[in-house]
Amino acid sequence: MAYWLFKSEPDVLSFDDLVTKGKAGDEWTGIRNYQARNNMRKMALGERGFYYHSNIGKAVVGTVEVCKLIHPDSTADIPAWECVDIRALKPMARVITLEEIKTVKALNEMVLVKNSRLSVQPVTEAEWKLICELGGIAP
DNA sequence: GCCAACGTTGGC
DNA sequence: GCCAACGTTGGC
Repeated sequence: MAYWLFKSEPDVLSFDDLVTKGKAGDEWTGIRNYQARNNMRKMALGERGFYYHSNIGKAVVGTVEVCKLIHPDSTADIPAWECVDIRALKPMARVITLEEIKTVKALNEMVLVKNSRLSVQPVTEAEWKLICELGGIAP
């Protein structure tokens, strides 16, 4: 079971927006980067990830679950672009900011720190557990 | 608003 | 196939 991190600008699709979509979730459209797409291709149904707000907030705000496997991105102009669907699981009891992540030694190797531009990232199990713990939710 | 980092494009 | 130029992202 792999873990992921989805990065979104909250004024495009915030975690709260995703919560309002309910169980059906939403298409994670707009990815135009091969590394990010390739990560989505590896996702299995039910795999979970963090939801991160870039620019505004710069924090992990909740967890999500993959609810539809990779399929063509309906907003794409070429078939190379694909996406998965995700739905909101739990909001963090306490959001974990990038600033805080940088102060935690065990989290300094996160892709979020190393390559902040990648919009769909893998997260290790250790990172998953630690951030859940810091955020006050069950892993 | 600036700029560094990175990915993509296109000329050669 | 290399690499310079360019565009985009995202932290600050």
